Amino acid sequence: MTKGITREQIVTAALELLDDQGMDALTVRALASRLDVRPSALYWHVRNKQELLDEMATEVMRRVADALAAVPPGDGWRDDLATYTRVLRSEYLLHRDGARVFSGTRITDPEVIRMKEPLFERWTASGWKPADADDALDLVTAFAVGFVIEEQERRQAAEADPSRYSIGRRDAWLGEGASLVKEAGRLQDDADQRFERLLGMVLDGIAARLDT
Amino acid sequence: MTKGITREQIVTAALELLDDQGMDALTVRALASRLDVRPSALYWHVRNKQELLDEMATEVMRRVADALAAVPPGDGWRDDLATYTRVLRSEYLLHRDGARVFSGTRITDPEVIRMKEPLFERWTASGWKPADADDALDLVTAFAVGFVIEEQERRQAAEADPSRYSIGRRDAWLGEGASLVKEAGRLQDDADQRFERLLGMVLDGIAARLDT
DNA sequence: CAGCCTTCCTGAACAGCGTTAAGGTGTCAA
DNA sequence: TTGACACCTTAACGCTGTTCAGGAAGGCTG
Repeated sequence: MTKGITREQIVTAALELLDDQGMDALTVRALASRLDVRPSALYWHVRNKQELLDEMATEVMRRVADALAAVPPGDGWRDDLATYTRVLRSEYLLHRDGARVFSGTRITDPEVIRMKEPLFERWTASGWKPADADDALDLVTAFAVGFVIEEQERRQAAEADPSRYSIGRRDAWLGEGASLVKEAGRLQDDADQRFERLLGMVLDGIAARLDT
Repeated sequence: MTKGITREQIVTAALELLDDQGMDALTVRALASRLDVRPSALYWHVRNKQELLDEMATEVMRRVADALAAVPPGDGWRDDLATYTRVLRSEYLLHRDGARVFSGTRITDPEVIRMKEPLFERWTASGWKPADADDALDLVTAFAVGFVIEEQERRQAAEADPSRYSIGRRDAWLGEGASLVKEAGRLQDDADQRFERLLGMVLDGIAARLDT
């Protein structure tokens, strides 16, 4: 028989709760009631809420690592990096406020960090130095985090108040004399396209510095 | 005579409080007591705490705009973009948890958005389309946000537990068989250098796509 | 000058939060 | 049978953001 709640169950339930209700609703009490347990019971398994958040972030990164391992090695570093960045973004997008909640939290499981090793191996084999590999990964990670934070914020704001995002309203709000800014805003395509385009630029930049 | 508290005073005090004590200490009550006022008084000036955070973020971006305006126009888009990104980072770094708190919040003052206009003018004059300018600004912003979130998190973690960041500890924690990852970690230089290097790559990437 | 209206703040309260301490129950080993 | 341990409950702590009724002060209108 199952004897009680496990750490993994807590983390899984917490991720579900986050998806269903968002970050503000992710409370210790709500989580406990979802697990049919009193709030203080969770503190036997987890030191505090921050540790729970770290564990959640680690789980998400574990899924990134798994998804990455499931994809066959790409055709050179550029494919590898593009895949990693896409996977990272989509895994963040899977959870409400994902980028905000998970970015800048501590990874608790070294296995997740070790996922970089095969990538590093392939890239150094093709002439990169470890420091180059680290730079490249750092760069696309920073890009993905920044991009998705903005993306999710915009989506949430648009849900809360759709009218606010009409062209007319925006133009009026901006006032006089920002014609180029207005024009650019009007030309904005959807997030997927923008992400791919910007990612392409980032990869170009890495190529310019590190490729032979 | 001073008639009472103003919205600007609240925002300024809130930023000071954030710097002194960090994000968790930025409570309505602490802020009120710093202004010699009862907590509920703040709600006459501000709808709720989120609006206060938006206002704080707007103020920070206003300072970015001001700092940018104080710098003479650079020698082409590359200078302009580099300056913007550096200013954005340093303004975030001025406040504890700055990137986390201010990224993805709503700008409440159109003037701050309009600061883009002179940049857009210069760049379109040199051949860029408005959509290109928007892409470039989006990209470096995402990069800066992602970079500083990681940077501030790392600093905070190092303050809380310095021993954790020794090479030996990290190697032991990583376990066996991640030699390249360990090597890369050992080679990490300081944040300023890494920022400049990665920023250079981003700008290279933009150049590769958009320059003639 | 009297009275009102608006502006700005107080006092008190509410529900909900993360967290802790003490104690109980069930299971397994000796 | 006794004891130890794992796991949970009950109860409470101090704190949070927020609301609401009301009170004091100043300017505007009659």
